Amino acid sequence: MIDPKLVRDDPEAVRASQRARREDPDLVDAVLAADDLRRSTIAGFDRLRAEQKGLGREVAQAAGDEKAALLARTKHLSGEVKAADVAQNEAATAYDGLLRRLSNIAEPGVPEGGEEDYVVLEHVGEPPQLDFEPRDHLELGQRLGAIDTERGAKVSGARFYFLTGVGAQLQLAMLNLAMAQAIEAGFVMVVPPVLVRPEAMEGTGFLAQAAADVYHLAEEDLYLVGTSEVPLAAFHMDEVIDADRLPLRYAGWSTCFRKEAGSYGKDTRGILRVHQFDKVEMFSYCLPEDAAAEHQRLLAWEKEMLAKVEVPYRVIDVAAGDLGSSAARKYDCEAWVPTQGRYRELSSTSNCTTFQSRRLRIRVRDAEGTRPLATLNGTLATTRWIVAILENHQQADGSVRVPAALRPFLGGREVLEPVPT
RNA sequence: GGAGAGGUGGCCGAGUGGUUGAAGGCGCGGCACUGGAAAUGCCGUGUAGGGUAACUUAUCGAGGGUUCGAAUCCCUCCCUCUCCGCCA
Repeated sequence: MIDPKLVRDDPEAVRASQRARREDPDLVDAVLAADDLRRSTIAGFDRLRAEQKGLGREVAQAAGDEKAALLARTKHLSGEVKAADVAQNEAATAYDGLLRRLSNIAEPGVPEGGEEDYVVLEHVGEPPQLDFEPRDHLELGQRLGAIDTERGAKVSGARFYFLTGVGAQLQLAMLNLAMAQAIEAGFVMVVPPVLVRPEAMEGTGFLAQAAADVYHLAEEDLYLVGTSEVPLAAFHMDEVIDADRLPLRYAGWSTCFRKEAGSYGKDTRGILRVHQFDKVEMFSYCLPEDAAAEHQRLLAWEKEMLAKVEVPYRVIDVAAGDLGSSAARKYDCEAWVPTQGRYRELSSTSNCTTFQSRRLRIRVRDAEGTRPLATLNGTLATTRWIVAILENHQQADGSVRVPAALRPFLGGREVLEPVPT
C-alpha cells in the first residue's frame, strides 16, 4: 500500500507511476472519489456519535423522570448512529480496497516499459568457450545421477523432480555456501514456516497480481509460500521497532512453491521452472531513507555469491511494467545458460520501500514518533542455480567442475563424474 | 480431536455495564539534584482517522450481537497456556 497522503497531495505523481507500470491511471481518481466519500461519512458519524456520548454522560448522572426523558431522547439516536457507522465502514472498506490496488510508486530512474524494456547495467564474466557440443543441465544431471524428472513426474506430476546423489549434495552445498556468506555478513538465519495465513500473503502483495501462482489449502485457509520473503516480511507484522535496531537482516532458508500458472509449455525441460524449489533469501528492514543504499548492498551480496559459483551473468534494471506490485525497483542477475544461448534469471532483489510495511503494520519508532519502515529482499541461491552451475562448468566427457568455493561444502570434491545408469 | 484458563498501551499488569483512553509499574523524554554520572524526586509520554483550528471519533485478539450506553454481557472465529486423547 502506498502512502495515502501521496494520492491526495500529488495524484499526478501516482498516475504517472501507474502509466509507467502500464497499469490503470484512472484508479487514482477512483481512490480520490472514495476518499471524499469516506471523509464525509466519517464527519457524519463523528457528529452523531459525539451527541450520543454526550447524552450518555447525562444519563449516567440523571435519575427518575429526568433519566426517563433522556432515554426517550437518545433512543432514536441509537439507530442513526448505527446507520452512520455502517455507512462509514462501507466507505472505508471501499476506499481501502481501491488504495490497495495501487502498485508501489516506481523509483525515479526505473526504465519505462514492459518485460522487454529492461536496461542492462553490466556484464560480469565471459560465457565459457566450449570446444564441444554442450549438454543441457538435464542431460548432465541425468548422467551425474543428480536430477530425475521422470520419477518426479511419476510421483508428483509435471514440473516436479527428485534431486539425487550429487544433485542433492550440490544443492545443499550451494545453499550452505549462501547461508555461510549471509551469516558472515551479519544476517540472522531463519527457517520459516512455509504455510502462512491469508494476512501474511495479502500483506506482502502476493494475493494481488500473483494470486494465480499461489497454492492454497482451502480446508485450513493457508497458503504455501512462493518465497520466504512472505514469512520474513510477516515476521514483524503488527510490531513497532526501535530505530536503533535497524537495519534488521534475515536470511531465510525455505522450500518455495509456485503453481507456474500461465507458463504452460515454457521451460518444461529440467528444473528451470518447477513447482517446488529451495532458496536462501535475504530480507532487510531499514529506514525508508536508507532503502536505496540497502538495495545496492543486497545486489552486492548477490554478486558476491554469483562470483563464488563462477558463472557469467549480467545485471538488469527491470522496467516499471515488469515490477511486482510491491517493488519500487528491481534488479535481476541473469546467468548465461550455454545451451539456451541466453541469460536466465538467477537472483532478483527488490526495494519494496514502505509498501509492505504499511500493509503489514510494521513501523519504526524514533524521536519523532512512529512511521512505516522499508523492506527489501534479494535471492542468494536457489535450486535453479544448479542449471547454470552444471552447464557452465561442464566438460567434454560430461563431468562437471566444482567451483572452488563450493568444494569445502562438498567434501573437497573438485569434479562431479558421470555415474553408470 | 476433547476439557479448562487466558488474550488490555513499547513491555508488564489492574480493571466485570455509565465522566475508563484505561490504575500501578517498567521503559522512554524533560527538569531538579551532581564536578559528571548513578540513585532519588517532579512533570510528561499509545496509535490511527476527521477537522484550517478549537476540537472530535475510533481503538482493550478479530468479527457480529444485546443496550440509551460495552474493555466489562452474549455468539462465532483466531491465537496462547494446562490436562487428556491421537500421532510419521
